[in-house]
This record gives sequence, structure tokens and C-alpha cells, in this order.
Amino acid sequence: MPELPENEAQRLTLERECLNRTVVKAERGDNIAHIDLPGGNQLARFEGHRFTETRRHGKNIFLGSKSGPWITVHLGMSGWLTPYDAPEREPDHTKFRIVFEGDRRLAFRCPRKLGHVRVVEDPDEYIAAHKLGPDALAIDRETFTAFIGGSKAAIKSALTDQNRIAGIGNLWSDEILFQTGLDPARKGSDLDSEKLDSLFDTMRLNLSKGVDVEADYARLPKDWLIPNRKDKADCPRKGCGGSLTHRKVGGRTAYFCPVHQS
DNA sequence: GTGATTGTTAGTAA
DNA sequence: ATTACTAACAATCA
Repeated sequence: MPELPENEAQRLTLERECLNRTVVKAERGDNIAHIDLPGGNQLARFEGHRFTETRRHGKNIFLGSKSGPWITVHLGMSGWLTPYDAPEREPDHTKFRIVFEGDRRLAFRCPRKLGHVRVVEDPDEYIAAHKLGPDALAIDRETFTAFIGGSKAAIKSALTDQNRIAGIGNLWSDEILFQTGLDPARKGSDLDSEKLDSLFDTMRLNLSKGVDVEADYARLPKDWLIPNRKDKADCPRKGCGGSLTHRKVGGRTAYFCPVHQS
């Protein structure tokens, strides 16, 4: 379930589980056809190594140290990082694992195989090479409003364009548009500057809250969209009285309230 | 069986 | 050259 808040929660897992412990081995798991993982040569570099830092940019997580090398993880649609101890307790669909001294282990699970793990020398180089935009919690108001205000695509598509703003996906874009009161299919170029400002503020507020609760949806306010995101649910916005529905926007399913979002 | 899924990206078109 | 849209990817679930 990996957008910015989920990835930030996963970065914290790495921070808690993987720093300052000696690596015994980093290796690939079973059933790894068609998934992008580093080869044995690359992984041998980490034996005896200690990680000292984590980073996150958009939906990319990095584990490494000042002098490198770094491991970067992208969770795709269904990836997750899970700590465990004994080999017999390894989670299902583990495609990659790091074994630390003292039998501390980290599994990269990825049932649908759309995620990846790569070895990189420098996170900043990697971010530049993939032309990722600024992280959604780091982008400044001017850059954000200039991009959205100049975009002729559906706002939902603009918000989820990783090359312009990194970290927002299908669910969180729905939440941001729900709270800003905007139809997901509206063009960014139709918004006035007041609405653009409000969209920016809401984005920051929503993602920050998501990070605060470590992406645990049960801890999100009850009047948010995400915990109620299904057809025919009563619109959770106070006093709205609408009913949620969905529509394809930019090839993705957008959930929204036709009463207060326009 | 059908159609969906919180991800990216190659290819196409304007 | 840039921007926007579609289909495809793999596996699972309702």
C-alpha cells in the first residue's frame, strides 16, 4: 500500500531495524522470475557492511551509508518490508532478504512482483537519472502552483505525475481532492490562484497526517475519504449529505463525492 | 469467468 | 521537444 506516507513508514522500519548492525548476507529469495532484483555480485558487496542512514524520495526508499553503496527499494503495488527473526518465520512472497548478525532479518515481500530492489552508488544520482520531481512534502508552493496551474491534464493525473511531484498515488490524490472539494477530472489550468493555494495546503496537511499515523488508516480522522473509500458510502464530510461514487480518471479509479467536489 | 487492484513505463498521438 | 493518454506488466482477490 505504498504511497508517500506508507513509504515513510517503511523508511522508519529500516531506521529501526537495519542501522548499525553488521550484515551477514543480502540475498534473493524464491520464485523471483520477472522481478527486478540485484545479482549476487552486487549483493556480495554488503557482507560485513553496516548501514548508517536511510532516505526517502517520493515512493523510493534508500538504505546505505555516506560512502555507499546503497540499496534502493520500490514497493510497486504490493511490496512491503517486514522484520523477522528465524528463517522458518520468513513471510510469504519474500523476494529479497537481508540477514544481520544476531539473526535479525528483513524481508522484502512482493507478491505481484511490480516492485524492485536495486544497488545504487548515490541516491541523488538515482533520483536525477529517473527524472523524479521534488518530494511532495518538500516541493515549494510556487513550483507546485505553477505546474498544476499550467497543466491541461486532469488534476488527479497531474498530482500523481512522479516526474513533477514525487510521492502521491491513487489513494492520496483522491483524499487531497476530496478535502479540497475538487472534481478529480478538472483541469489544473482551470483553477484560480486561491484554489491552487488551497490544494497545496491540503496536500501538505493530508500527507503530514498520513506520516504522523505511520499510514495506519484506522488512525485517520473518520471524516476523511480513505477510511470510507467505497461506492455508495455516505460522504464522510460533515454536513455534506452526498454519497460516494467512482469514475475512471487517467486510467485509474477515482473515488469522490459528486455533491461537494466540483 | 470477469474485472478490479494503493505501481511504473514504453509506445503513440497531438 | 513536450505533454497527454493507453496498454501492458504479474499475481491475487471479490
